[in-house]
Amino acid sequence: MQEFVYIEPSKLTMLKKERQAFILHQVNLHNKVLSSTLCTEISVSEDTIRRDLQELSEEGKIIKVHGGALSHSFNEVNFSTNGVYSQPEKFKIAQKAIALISNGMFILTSGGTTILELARSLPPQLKATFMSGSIPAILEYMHHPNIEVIVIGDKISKNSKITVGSEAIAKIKQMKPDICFLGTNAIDIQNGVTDNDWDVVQLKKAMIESSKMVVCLTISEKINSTQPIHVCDLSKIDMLITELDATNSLLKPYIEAGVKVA
Amino acid sequence: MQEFVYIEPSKLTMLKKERQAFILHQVNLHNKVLSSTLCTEISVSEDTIRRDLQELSEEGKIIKVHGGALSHSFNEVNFSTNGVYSQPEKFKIAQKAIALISNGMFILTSGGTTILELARSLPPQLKATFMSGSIPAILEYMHHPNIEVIVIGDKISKNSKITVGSEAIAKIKQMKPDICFLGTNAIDIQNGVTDNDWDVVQLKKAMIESSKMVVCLTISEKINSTQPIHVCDLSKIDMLITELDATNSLLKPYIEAGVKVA
DNA sequence: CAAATTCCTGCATAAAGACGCACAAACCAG
DNA sequence: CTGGTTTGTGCGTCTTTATGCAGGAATTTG
Repeated sequence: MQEFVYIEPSKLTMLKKERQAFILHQVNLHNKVLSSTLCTEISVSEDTIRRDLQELSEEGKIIKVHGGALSHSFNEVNFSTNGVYSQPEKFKIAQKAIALISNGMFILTSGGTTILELARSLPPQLKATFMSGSIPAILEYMHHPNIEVIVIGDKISKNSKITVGSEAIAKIKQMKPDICFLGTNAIDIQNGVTDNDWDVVQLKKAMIESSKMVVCLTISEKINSTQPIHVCDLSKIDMLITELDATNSLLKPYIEAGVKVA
Repeated sequence: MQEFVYIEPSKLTMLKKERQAFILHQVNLHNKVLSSTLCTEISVSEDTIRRDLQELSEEGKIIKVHGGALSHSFNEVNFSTNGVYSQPEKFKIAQKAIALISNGMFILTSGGTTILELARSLPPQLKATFMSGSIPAILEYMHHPNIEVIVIGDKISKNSKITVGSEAIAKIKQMKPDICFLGTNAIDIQNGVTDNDWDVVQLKKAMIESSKMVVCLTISEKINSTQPIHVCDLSKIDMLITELDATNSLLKPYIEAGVKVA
C-alpha cells in the first residue's frame, strides 16, 4: 500500500524503535526537534512522529512541546549554581566520594549533577588536581582555592554540557588519574553501566580505561535500570557509591559481583 | 545593528518553550529585558513576547514590569553580577563586534568581560562555531541555541578563568579561524597591545598568529595605556572596536597606523 | 495634562494535536 | 497453510494551541 515498500528496502527496516532512537539522537544533538522536519526526514506521517514523541516523552527521555520536542537541558535550570533543589541523597554520595580523595591526587570526573554536588562539597583545604570536560563541574572546581583544574577540550555537547569527541578521548588516554568519578545514568547486574548518549559513552569508556580506580556515583533510583548504550561491564568498576547504606539489600548483588560499595 | 538575511524560513521557527528559555536566560544575565528588544531579537510580535513574559512571571521565574521584565534579584548568577565594569560601553562594543560575524563563521575568542558581553549579545538566529578557553565565555556560548562550541583544553588560570599552557597554544595553532576577538587590557601606538599575565599573553600571541582577522575589543579607557608584557604590534591588528565613534580623535593615530576602527 | 507607549481583550487564522477508524503487516497457534 | 489477533501506520474529523491584529484602556513621561 505504501510507496516506500518498493523504494528502498534498507529504509524499510526503519522500525519503530530505530526511528525513536534516531529522534532521540537528534534531540540530544540539537536540543530540539520539530515534528515537521522529522516527518520529512524519516518520511513518515506527522501522526507517527507525534506518537513517537509521545512515547519518548512518557519514558522521560525528551520533553514534548507544541510543534516538536526539546531535550531535558532546557528546563533543567542547573545553570544557577545556587542549589535550587538541594538533594540530600547527592550530598550524601558526595561525602562518601570525598572520603576517597587525598591531597596530591589526580582526579578525573565526568559530568552530571551528582558530580556537580561532589565538586561543590570539596573541602577547602583539599589540594588536588581535577580534570574534566564538564563545564558546570569545571566552574565549581575553579571556585575552589586549592584545586588545580585541567580542562579537557573538544566540542561541547550542549545537552550534557561536556566536551566530547576524539580530541577529548585522546587527551584522556594520555592521563593516568588516581581516581575516576563517573556520574552514572544506569547500572544493572547484567549490562553493567549503560547510558543514552553515544558521545558521552565514548568518553566514559576512555576514562574508565585510563584510570587506576573507577568509582561510579549514582542515586539508588538508577540502580537496576538500563539505558540503550553500553559503557562497561561491572568488572571494570572498582566502587559503587550511592546514598544507601552498604548493607542495603539492593546493593548485595553488586557486592557479590565483586564491586566495592560505599 | 546588522540584519541577518535568512534563507530558510523553516528553521526560523522557535518553539515556545525554547523562546521562553532564551528570554529567561537573557533576564538572568542582564537582570532586565525590554519587550521591544526581545521582539526584534527573536522576530516575533510584541504580543507573543508579552504573553511569554506573562507566563514566565506566573511561574515565578521573572518579574514582569511595564515594558519588559526583571530578574529576581535574589537569584544572582555568580558571574554576571560581580560588578561588570562600564557595561553600557561594553554592550556597544559587543554590538559592533557582532556586526562582523556572519552565519557559518569560525570564531576564536579570548576571555574578559568585554568578550563575555559579546557572548551574551549574540543574536539567537546566528549560526556559527565559537572556540575559546574562557570558561565564562563558554558558558554563554553554550546557552545559545545555534552556536557550536569548541573548548580549548588545558590547565585553568584561576584569575583569568581561561585555559592556558602549551596544549592550548598547540590547539590554537591547528586552527584557522575567520575572526579572532581579543579582549584587550592595554593598547597604545608605541607598544601595540600589551597585557599583564604571562600565560595569557602566550595564548593571545598564538591566537593572533592563527587567525585570518584579528579584532581588538576594548573600552576607550584602556586606549593609550600600557601593561608590562608585549602581546603584538599594531600591525597585527586588523580592527579596533571601542564604544567610541570612529571619528573620535582618540582613535585617529590608530587609523593612521593602518588599523581599521569601528 | 497631553502624548506616547504599553497593556489587555477579543477575535481570526493557521498550525498542531487528539481520537476514532481502516488496513496492511507481522505474529501465532492449530 | 490458515484464520484470528496484535501492532504499527496513515487518514479524516474535530479540538486545542499559538500567534498576530485591531481597538480601547491603562501606564509612563515630559
